[in-house]
Amino acid sequence: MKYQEATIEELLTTAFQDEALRNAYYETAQEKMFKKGDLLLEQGQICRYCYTLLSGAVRGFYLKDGREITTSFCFTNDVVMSLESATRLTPSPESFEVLEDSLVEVVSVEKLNQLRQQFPVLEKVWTLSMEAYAIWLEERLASLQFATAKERYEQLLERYPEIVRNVQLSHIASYLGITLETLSRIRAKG
Amino acid sequence: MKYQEATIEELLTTAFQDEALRNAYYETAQEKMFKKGDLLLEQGQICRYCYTLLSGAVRGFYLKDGREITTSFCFTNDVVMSLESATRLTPSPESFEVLEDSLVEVVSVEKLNQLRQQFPVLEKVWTLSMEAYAIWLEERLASLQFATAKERYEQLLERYPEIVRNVQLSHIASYLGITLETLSRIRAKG
DNA sequence: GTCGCCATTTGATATATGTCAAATAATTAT
DNA sequence: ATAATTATTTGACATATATCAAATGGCGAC
Repeated sequence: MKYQEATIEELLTTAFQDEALRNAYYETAQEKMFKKGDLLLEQGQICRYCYTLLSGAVRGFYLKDGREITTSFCFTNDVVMSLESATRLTPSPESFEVLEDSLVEVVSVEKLNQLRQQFPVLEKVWTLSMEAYAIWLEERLASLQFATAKERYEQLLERYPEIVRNVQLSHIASYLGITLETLSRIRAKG
Repeated sequence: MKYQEATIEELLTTAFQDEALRNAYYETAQEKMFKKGDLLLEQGQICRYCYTLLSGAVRGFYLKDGREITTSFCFTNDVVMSLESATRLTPSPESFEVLEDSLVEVVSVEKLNQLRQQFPVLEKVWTLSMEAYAIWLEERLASLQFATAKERYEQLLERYPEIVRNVQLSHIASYLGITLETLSRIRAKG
């Protein structure tokens, strides 16, 4: 999972001026360092924690026919979590792997749900985040549904240049739904 | 937009036992018949109404290079709306076309927002719907990202046989991200 | 610095799917 | 019912992308 939006940021800034909320939050939130290669969550496990990236990079992926299909990239301020697993308490369809040493804020999903109940502003943030995430998914879907491999790469380059800069080709390729050889050729031609 | 889930249904059933809510809702909701071919919303316009299908069928689509790309199919109990346009008041990226004469419950987005504020249970329904919709989109994304055309068709057949039964091939094909000729051949071979 | 391990590029070929065109089949209107 | 329109199937060929294999390049361990 992944989202970002200006109004959500603002709402959070305001919310954290409330001391009660701040205390309740930092009672449960923990900062942790993760190393390159660590798994924040493994496919098949239930997602019990919500991870906010303070620095670093993470990718989501799942296995299909023995090969890894990348579903998302997350960077600073992005939230890492399997929405499906966390809300339904079902096995996660995807794993999340740390791509470079990352500082992460960890909150348990259970505590987060309590906080949402306790502080309506957090419930509001959650709802807005869901909306933003769904809209982001709609966009990505449209891109995969009918753009050519080259168009998809160019869209990625334009919208998320940090991905192209920082992530290895094989991950970008599977994210775009193509092989790394094809991606390499697209880049060579321009 | 499109969603459906058991717990949401249950929550709504309970909610509508509240007379105040029921009255407030039916003050603003209107039933309307739409005819095959009608557009509920046109690409580029702002989505000001939320449509719930009481009967019939609707499809969402957008134009790319002069051809229609189908993004969704909606049937009885599904909600038709451009999430992006309704929440951000931006031009809708997609149109919604009535596929067969349909009975529809219409509520303005503005009123719906008021009702959500007024009745927390409706806010909860909204949030759960967003979660369900995002999860549905994640699934669809995974399907488009790395399944072959045949696999995607078989998944559709299994999960949404009513689409395959009721909708014309060209719409199903663009929904799957393939041409209608390819879909026809997939069906022929089995 | 050198070796060894990955990542990336490049090449040759195979395959899935698209495109264009025509032939049937199914619906709809008259 | 018949004609007209629209949807689906089928065929021949073009193209994008995948696959397999090998060559090159970059980078960390020692």
